[in-house]
Amino acid sequence: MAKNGVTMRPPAAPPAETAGEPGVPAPRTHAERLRLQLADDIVSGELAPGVVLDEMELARRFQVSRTPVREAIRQLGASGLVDVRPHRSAVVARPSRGQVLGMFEALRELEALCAGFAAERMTKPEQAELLRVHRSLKPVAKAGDSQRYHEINEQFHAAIWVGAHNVYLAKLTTETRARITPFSRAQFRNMGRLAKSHAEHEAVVAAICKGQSAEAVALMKAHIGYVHDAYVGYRPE
Amino acid sequence: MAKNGVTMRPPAAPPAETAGEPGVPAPRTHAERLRLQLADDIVSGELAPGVVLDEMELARRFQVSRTPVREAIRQLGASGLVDVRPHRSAVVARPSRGQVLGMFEALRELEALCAGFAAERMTKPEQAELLRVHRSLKPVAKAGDSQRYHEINEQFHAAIWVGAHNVYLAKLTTETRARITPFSRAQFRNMGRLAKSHAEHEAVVAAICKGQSAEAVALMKAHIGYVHDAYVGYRPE
DNA sequence: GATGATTTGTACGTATGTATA
DNA sequence: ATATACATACGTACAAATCAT
Repeated sequence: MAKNGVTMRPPAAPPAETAGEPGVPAPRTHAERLRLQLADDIVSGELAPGVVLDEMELARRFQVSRTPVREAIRQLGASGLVDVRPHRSAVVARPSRGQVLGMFEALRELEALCAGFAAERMTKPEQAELLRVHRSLKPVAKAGDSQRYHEINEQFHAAIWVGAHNVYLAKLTTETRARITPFSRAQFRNMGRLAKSHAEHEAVVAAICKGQSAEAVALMKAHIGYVHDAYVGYRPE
Repeated sequence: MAKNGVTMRPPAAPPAETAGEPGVPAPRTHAERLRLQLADDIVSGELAPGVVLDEMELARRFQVSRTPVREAIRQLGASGLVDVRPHRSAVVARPSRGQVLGMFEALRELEALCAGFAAERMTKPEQAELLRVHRSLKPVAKAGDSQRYHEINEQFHAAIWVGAHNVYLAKLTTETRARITPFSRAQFRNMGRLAKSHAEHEAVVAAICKGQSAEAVALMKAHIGYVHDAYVGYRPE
């Protein structure tokens, strides 16, 4: 065991954050840093569903005590990313097939809701931004760069959430999206789907910019519906 | 300093639970018990928005150390009931007026969604249960028992969430409802609104049992819309 | 604005409950 | 089924940041 008597903070440098981002205030405690890191690892798939989160192991890995590790895990539990049960090790959430399908369904409706509100409420500058992001997606789709498409696709949807002018609804949508991401990784494997996705975006953008709420809702539902249909490889419990 | 810090009743013996409820597994740790108690106090309004949650004070009140208190507070923070900021005392969430309105709007859409799915998916026994709860609400509405109406009203909506056959969507809805409750207390002050609410329920139930999804959605939106309109007394930030 | 008081954040030890042989 | 090993739950001590004066 470590006779290491260092009680000072670990060598882990205070996050040399790109300090120009007001949206991500940079973690001010170990617990928060851990929470963000673990959430990211789970969403990115680095920590797969079902993986056991051993407190001591994580404490060693991040060079902190178990206390902040526990706090991070509990918060992730409350937000649904990990499954935590009393006196048992926490594990990365591993919902049943039915639950995942339910989450997809909920996400489809939430995104559709956002699109509908966006059609009613987006300002001109917001529309311009949406259009800009959408257009920047086109060459990526053509090139078939699935990785990059995913990234900008996030921005595209984010622009719509913002345009819905409802922070709470946007939060529900983002959280749902985060929780689903581990189960929708393989959805953009081929260029055909990328192109199709982009075409669907095109229609959604048009409806939103023309203020056609009902159409935006329907088109977004159809769009997410396709993504949903693309979900396949997940072994049910 | 006051040694008599008892501003609320002490934690009450843990094992006195009515052990017949499978839905509420009875807390097996101090942290969980605290979380449930605090959540209840916040939703019930006993802990008003803006109230400071002092860790040591809570630890004394519940006769535990700060550790489980912190865990409970962090979990409540993740679920949005309290506002937690690094190195500052946590406070009961006190969203701006705009945020509250956004939550109402989101709740309206979520409940409507549930009603729509319920119309498509409810089994006969579930419909029977919904009808039973609805009917049990009638005399309460007539009597003008606002308190009891609120309680059974929860059951009514819960029956619809269950009927939607989407656990995740149901969870989003219940959590949203919980977060809004502290700001919608005065909504059933007069008998007129109680009767009106019950009449709206009647229409929703009819649409659901006839499998009319679109109608159920519209009627539920209108119903929650009224509740939303009844929201008044909240000083914006 | 500086300094002391108060409160939160973290480390660590021990008790208790769970899982496994 | 009993015992052993091990991970979590909680209590306590101290460090660091915030606040109040």
